[in-house]
Amino acid sequence: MGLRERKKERTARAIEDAALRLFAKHGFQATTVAGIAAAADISPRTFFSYFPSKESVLFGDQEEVFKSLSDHLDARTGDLLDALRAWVADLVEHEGLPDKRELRRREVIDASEELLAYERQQLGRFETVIAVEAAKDLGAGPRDLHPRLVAAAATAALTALRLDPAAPEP
Amino acid sequence: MGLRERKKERTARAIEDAALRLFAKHGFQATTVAGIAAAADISPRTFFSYFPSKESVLFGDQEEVFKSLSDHLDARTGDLLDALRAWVADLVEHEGLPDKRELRRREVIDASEELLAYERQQLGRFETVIAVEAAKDLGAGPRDLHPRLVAAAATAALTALRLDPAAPEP
DNA sequence: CGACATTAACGCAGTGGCTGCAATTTTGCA
DNA sequence: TGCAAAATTGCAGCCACTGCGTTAATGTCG
Repeated sequence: MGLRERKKERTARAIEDAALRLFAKHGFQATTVAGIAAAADISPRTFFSYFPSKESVLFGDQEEVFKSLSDHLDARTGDLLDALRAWVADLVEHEGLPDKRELRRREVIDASEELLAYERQQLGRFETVIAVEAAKDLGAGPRDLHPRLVAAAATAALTALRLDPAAPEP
Repeated sequence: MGLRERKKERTARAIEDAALRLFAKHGFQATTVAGIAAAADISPRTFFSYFPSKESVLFGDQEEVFKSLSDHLDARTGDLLDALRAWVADLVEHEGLPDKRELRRREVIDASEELLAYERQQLGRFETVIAVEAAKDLGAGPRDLHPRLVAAAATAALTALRLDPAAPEP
């Protein structure tokens, strides 16, 4: 990895840290991008070349996770639930214990009704993808009740997993 | 109802119609509040004394429905699912067939990924309320898996009801 | 080492949603 | 008709976000 990329990485982290600190201190809404930029010692304009939105500082990673699920389900050959289990197993394995940044991230999100709503919205995307796949297996339309119930249940299970990293091993 | 209130009602409808028309024609994003105001023959500033946001033209009613469910569940004495059934029955009874405005509303929402996401977000609020109540009945925490599964299933059923007004009677 | 091409950082101007405030107009009623 | 309440409006301004053109930093290759 070149010097350039390392520096970009460092800057991204600096922005993230500054943002997290300000969000925790003043709340998400009350924190401005200009404020984050100042705290991270970059220009406001530069912020947006690292993150496409204020929210993405908190939720940017989710995009990759979503793509990962989406691709995994697209490529599956067998049963939906087996594919989901495999995906989750993979996810859990490649993911270490939550670090400080991750914990602060959760605190910030939990402290804001708006951010919780945003997170639910992201979850909705997972649910939709799963519903589409469930519909295939069930020979139903993606908006029919049955696949949607399956998707809702699967998503609820996923969030239970994700929201409580301190949960005991099953 | 006084003349004043009737006139306000008429203006609100005018804004709604103008907005719906523009959303359908140019898409939600591409439509500006200024454009809606012009089409409804009011000043841009006035728009915001009728609707708190561009989205609320489409989703304003949901707020009341949410409050209705919330109050109903707060006041219940018996089983959660019975309460939900009663609430749905009430809702269906007091709600006539969807009118043209309602149909256009759905078309507009279905045409926009952003609006579908917004709608899912609103649904998330319903799910949370139901999860809290389910937790009470089950003697669990509101973020435990069991109540959340119940809530997810219940919400999925609700949306299946709501999203397909042309569905055959059960 | 030094010129060059790439790319990151920046400033600036502008758009659009949204708000507070104060002035003005409209409206209902006495 | 005159008055008080309420609706409408314009204006200035905040903030997220974007496009564009410029400057500065950086890696590469001769």
